[in-house]
Amino acid sequence: MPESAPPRRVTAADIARTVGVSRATVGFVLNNTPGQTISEGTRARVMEAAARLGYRPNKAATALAGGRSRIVLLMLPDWPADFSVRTYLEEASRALDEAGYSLVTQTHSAARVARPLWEALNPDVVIGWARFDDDDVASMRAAGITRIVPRPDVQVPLDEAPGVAEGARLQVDHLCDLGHRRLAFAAAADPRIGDLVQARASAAERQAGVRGVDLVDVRAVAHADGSAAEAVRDWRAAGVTGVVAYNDDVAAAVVGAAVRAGLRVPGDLAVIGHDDSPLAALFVPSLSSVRMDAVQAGRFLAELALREAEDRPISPMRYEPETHLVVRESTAGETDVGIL
Amino acid sequence: MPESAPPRRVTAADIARTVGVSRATVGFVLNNTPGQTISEGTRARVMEAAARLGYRPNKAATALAGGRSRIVLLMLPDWPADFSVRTYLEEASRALDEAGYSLVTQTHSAARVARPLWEALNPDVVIGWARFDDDDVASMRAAGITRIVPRPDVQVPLDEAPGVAEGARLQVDHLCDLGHRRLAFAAAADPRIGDLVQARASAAERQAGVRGVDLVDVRAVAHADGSAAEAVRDWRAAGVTGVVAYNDDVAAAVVGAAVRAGLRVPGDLAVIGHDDSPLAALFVPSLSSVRMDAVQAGRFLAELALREAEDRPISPMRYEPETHLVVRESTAGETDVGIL
DNA sequence: ATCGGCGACTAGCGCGCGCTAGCTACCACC
DNA sequence: GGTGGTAGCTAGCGCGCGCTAGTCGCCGAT
Repeated sequence: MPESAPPRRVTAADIARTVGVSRATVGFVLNNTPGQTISEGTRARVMEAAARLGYRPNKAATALAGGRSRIVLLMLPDWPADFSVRTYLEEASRALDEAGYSLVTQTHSAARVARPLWEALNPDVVIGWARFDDDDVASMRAAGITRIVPRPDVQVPLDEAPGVAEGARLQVDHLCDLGHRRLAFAAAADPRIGDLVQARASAAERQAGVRGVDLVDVRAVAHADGSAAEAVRDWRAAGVTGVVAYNDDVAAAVVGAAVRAGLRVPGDLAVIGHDDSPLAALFVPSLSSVRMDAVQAGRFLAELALREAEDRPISPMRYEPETHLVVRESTAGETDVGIL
Repeated sequence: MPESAPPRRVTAADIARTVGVSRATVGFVLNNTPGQTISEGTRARVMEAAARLGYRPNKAATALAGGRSRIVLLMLPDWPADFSVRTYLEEASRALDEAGYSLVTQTHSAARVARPLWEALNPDVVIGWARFDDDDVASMRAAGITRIVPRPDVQVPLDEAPGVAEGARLQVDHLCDLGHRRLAFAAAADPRIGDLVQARASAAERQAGVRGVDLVDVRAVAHADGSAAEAVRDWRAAGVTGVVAYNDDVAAAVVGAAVRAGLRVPGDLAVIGHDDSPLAALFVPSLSSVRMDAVQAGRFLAELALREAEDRPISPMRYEPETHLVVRESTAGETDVGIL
């Protein structure tokens, strides 16, 4: 092989040279720059050369010159990295892609690194599911990031977040419709998602009030530390027959504790989860849950990011995702599951 | 507020101006450029000014000038986005961070977008768990990415991948030690991870041979389509008492099917999973599994990426992660779980 | 007294791109 | 014939940084 030099990347200058035209013209053609008139012939020749040479604009140079990276960074909480999130991300990614943006996702790790991703990527927008804490906001500001969602300066009550009220309503209504009169809410212990948990719990309490049933206890529950077992004991003693869980993981912990305590599910205790994770279908008994339309949510996220990136107003946006109940054995099973 | 102009980002030139020194000097100080002698006083003044002004180098400019983005892109398969992966990623991320690199992770979505992430990010290295297909490799090459792991030009037999043989060995040995003489392997149906599934199955067959027990069937199994139920029926008929599952999800599907078929687990059928996902502990009965040391694996990934990025040889690297058994109810439970 | 060497620094190019400020040729119109 | 307008193009700056090729002054050795 006579040619062993590293094949230099094709640049716009290369195209200009082969076509016999200036670099500016190449730029105008490839970017369809408005306000520039290019003859049909030149345009075609440039396009052809670009395709033939396999030209790819250097993103670093584009970002430097344009001052925008066209990257959207989504920070995900590190706990619920499950379920329909995949669909959600895929849809958001595609919608952004169509608009010329790229979505980069990172799960927000507790172990802070020296160089957070927003510093390395120079994203145009950083989006989170929950509000960023002050340290993060300061770090982003220092990194020159001005577009942050949710806006750090705006306080949005989290129980008004899309879908929260509706999901809790479906959970509570389902249990009520099955005749349960005394309910409990099983929260997640993880402090990182504390406010979302709180929001769902409040919404459930509100809906219980609407339906005129008692929601006698809200309590954090975990599988590992025995708190689930304890909760089940207490709830039984208090006459609770239906449990609204923050999500499917928590629901599984409650069901597991109940079964191990010799109870029948759903005969003695009915439990409903949230998110319709794969676990919900897999579990024995399978878990009733609530599913939100991930495709819609993904598009919503993309739209939010785009508006922010392009400095268009986001205030008139209102969004209520389609939410529906998925009934399975843990609330409506005909055969109880328990220990033999 | 008199000042409403967007606060321009601080550049190295700003530092140079305030300190009264040239831009080059600033660069030398901040990068600790070898071969440059800078007086202690100047160095201190530059550092101080940088800190005071909150200077952050523009990554786009750095990437453009240096020709390297210091980004490592990790493409994850989109199926097993679960379990210890988080620890793994966190550790890899930290190790890379220490070396001045950033790890960006993307789950490899089936729905191809117009602009794959490696095109938008200009990563120095792209790493995948499995080999990339030819389209992807071509796309990366076109995007100017030369460092791809696993190397597209090198064929590595997947059953030699780190940990595969050892994990299967632990699974089979455990069931053998409990007295099971006829085993089956429950594979995952997902074609995207076909070769990894195949590798684990082969390793299990080999180990069964070593132990002199029969592994009578290898079959893809899923919860949704009834294939798990069918498999359990067939296995029972064939006298199988122990099942080695590809991972915990598959194990859960098998256990679920067994319980629903009126079998006792582990009394009639013992099942062991792989990966020690959260599901394994949560499930009822809880699932025995195999855990690989995610921290080690993460460091290994980081080291691999760094060597590739810095064009250091990777051939002498050999790595066998610590792997150990997690015994739970699905193989060694004292009380069987079943339908009441 | 001269020269080489070295410590401490600076001028300025190049990375690849977007884009402004032109410039030229051509045509329509008075 | 002059004037204005426009289609179609180009020269070249600026983005912020890394880094090479110097420059300058001082000190020790000849």
